[in-house]
Amino acid sequence: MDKTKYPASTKKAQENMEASRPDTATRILDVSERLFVEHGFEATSLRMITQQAEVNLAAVNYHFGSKDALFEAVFMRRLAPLIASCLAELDELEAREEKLSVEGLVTTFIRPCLALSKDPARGGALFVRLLSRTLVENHRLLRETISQQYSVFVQRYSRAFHHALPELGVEELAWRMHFAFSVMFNAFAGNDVLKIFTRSQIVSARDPDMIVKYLVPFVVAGLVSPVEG
Amino acid sequence: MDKTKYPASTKKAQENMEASRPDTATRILDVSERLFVEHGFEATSLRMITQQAEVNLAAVNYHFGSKDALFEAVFMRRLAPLIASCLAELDELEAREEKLSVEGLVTTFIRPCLALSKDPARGGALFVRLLSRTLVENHRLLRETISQQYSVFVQRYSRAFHHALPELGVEELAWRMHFAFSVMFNAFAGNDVLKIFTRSQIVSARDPDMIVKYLVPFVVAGLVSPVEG
DNA sequence: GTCTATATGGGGATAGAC
DNA sequence: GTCTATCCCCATATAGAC
Repeated sequence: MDKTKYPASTKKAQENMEASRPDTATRILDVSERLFVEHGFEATSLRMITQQAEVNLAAVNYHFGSKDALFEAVFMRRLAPLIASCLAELDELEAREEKLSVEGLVTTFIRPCLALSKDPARGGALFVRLLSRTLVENHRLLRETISQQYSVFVQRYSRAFHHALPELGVEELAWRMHFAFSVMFNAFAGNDVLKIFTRSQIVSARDPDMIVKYLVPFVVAGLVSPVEG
Repeated sequence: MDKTKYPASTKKAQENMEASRPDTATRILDVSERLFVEHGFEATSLRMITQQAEVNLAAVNYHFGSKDALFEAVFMRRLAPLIASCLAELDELEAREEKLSVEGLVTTFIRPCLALSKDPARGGALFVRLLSRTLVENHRLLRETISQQYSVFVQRYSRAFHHALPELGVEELAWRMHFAFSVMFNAFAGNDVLKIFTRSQIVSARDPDMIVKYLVPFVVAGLVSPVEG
């Protein structure tokens, strides 16, 4: 199978988008995405995937070649559009405002994540959770495939934040960006840090708008806080 | 083996603490802790553990009963003392200050984590990373064992933060605590969110003091930021 | 307590009929 | 493209000698 084309963009998949049963490869991708989020990569077997997708066991290897390649396909199907959206928002913001606001910058990242989370056709909140999980699990696949491919993303945001917060040194800015992205990913991931450490029903409700209402001010406050000393 | 006593506190283990080769159960715990952090629970096999610990394959089941029970033992060996330290700091702070400061509260959590991170005899930064990872992976073992046992911890911090930030509503406070603990765990976990999103050599240096220098102000700023609207 | 040997099951991957 | 059947490996766990 052509590695640069994933089923979601093939003609057959498009034809079936409104049908009740998407084609085999898409069904595999959809189920895998959910199971990888729920159980992690290692704990998810091809047998679990193919049973729930109601396809034959051999279909995974036929369509994707291996379990590793399947993971990559699941990942790339969502990540490329997400990053493209962020950069598009960033372009728009830079064209609109001479002096970038931190809140504006944060929003260029959060809004596409939010839009994705609210769109069931693109997996809803599942992918953002998968992304967060994968970052923490430090997959070799992620290190090898993603980090090279999306250095553009990193560089764009680093420069933008430096522009918005010129008073911060390189080291301080790097740390703050690290903290900011950490908390944003965890928020969208809907992890259970909260259930254990706040034991709150409120927080475990995964309403994306609630996340943004409280998340953006928290992150912005941390980013813009005055330098000590 | 008595489930309430782990090797690190047995007489034999204490005798061997300064010797070059700790007893079998302790060796297994040490190696497991490292491997669970590196590869995750599912991807770590008993064969990897017993080979690196230079003990027999059957030793794990003899000493701990099962892989699940081993995980729990690895976890509880560190978590119980860590939580006890946090609560002790909290007691001390509450005795010392009438009006709790947010920075003081945050520090009661960070200081024990930092102390643990800097103490190789207690696994150094490994355990905090394991804790973070396990929270994200949402292990059943963690949900079942820990969350019941340590509701005290949750309640104490919730009340303390409510006391320090009385102007915040219940919902707003729950979210802020969630964000705060998320970013703190990720910081100590030394995840690679940073390597991908900031591509910085600075941040990947795992100097615990650097973490605190930048982490505390970030978290405090987010917690105390004025309520909108 | 420690070892060897093995039981038992599940994993990913593939060959070859249809 | 899809199916069945199977290969081969590795997993956890245990039985029983020492």
